[in-house]
Amino acid sequence: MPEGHTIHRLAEDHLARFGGRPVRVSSPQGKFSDSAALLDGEVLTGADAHGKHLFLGFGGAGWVHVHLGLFGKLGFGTTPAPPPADTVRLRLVTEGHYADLRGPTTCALITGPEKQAVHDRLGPDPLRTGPGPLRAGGDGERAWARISRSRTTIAALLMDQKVIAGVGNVYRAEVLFRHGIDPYRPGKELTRAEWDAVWADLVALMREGVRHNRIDTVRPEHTPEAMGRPPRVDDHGGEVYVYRRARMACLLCGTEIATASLAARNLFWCPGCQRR
DNA sequence: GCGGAATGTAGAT
DNA sequence: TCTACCTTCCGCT
Repeated sequence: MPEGHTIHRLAEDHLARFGGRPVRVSSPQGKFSDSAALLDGEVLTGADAHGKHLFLGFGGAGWVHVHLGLFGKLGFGTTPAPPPADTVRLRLVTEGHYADLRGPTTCALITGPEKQAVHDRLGPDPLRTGPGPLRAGGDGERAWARISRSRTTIAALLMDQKVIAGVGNVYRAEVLFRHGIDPYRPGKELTRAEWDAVWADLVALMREGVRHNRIDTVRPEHTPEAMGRPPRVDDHGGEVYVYRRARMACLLCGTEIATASLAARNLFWCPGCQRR
């Protein structure tokens, strides 16, 4: 269950395992069979990620556009690949490695222009900042132009992929906590300094996320160990302040973490630490 | 075995 | 604002 860091990591992992090699492509589940037949045996020439969208390039044959959605998973393994279960939408196999895709929202063969159209409708991605061919578009200024004019809550804006690409429910909750911002504050009521700090933090947190393949947001001085409290394990595998910690005591102030539903997603925040 | 929930999005109303 | 879609996993019977 992925936010942007997962997708960028998957792009790297695909390149490392399949890049520059001919790949056997199949769709055991069947829904991608026609395209898989077109790609079977082609060389994987590139992998790209923008927000939560993953693109696997097969030279002139086009790109496989993957979006995992809420349930999708990509799993890697070493050959021989096991007999494919009938939930596997896409299987890639090359010498030594295989990858299985299950449950994606999107798995489609698209052209270069179609790929560009996806980029065009996505906002800046904190993981595409800085120089380099894959980095264009990582511009917090573009996001600020939208946010600073919007009456929509900052919680909703951070989840809007047209405003900023790659942030999901965990990074949203955690970055707002780390900057003491109430999730219901309208975007236009953020200060420039607050937004600059939030953007810079997302860049740093999400890069860490790619490196460790999980979301950790708790500063070293706030870990239970550092604060002399019993260690704990969050069930999503990372160490966080508020995500899915409803009714537990805030690590910093002891206030009960609050939860509410906003645009059909669960929101978590600390009413003690986060201010309007 | 069943029901619910889960790091998401598009499309209908 | 709602519903549909895709899969896995966990807790409850």
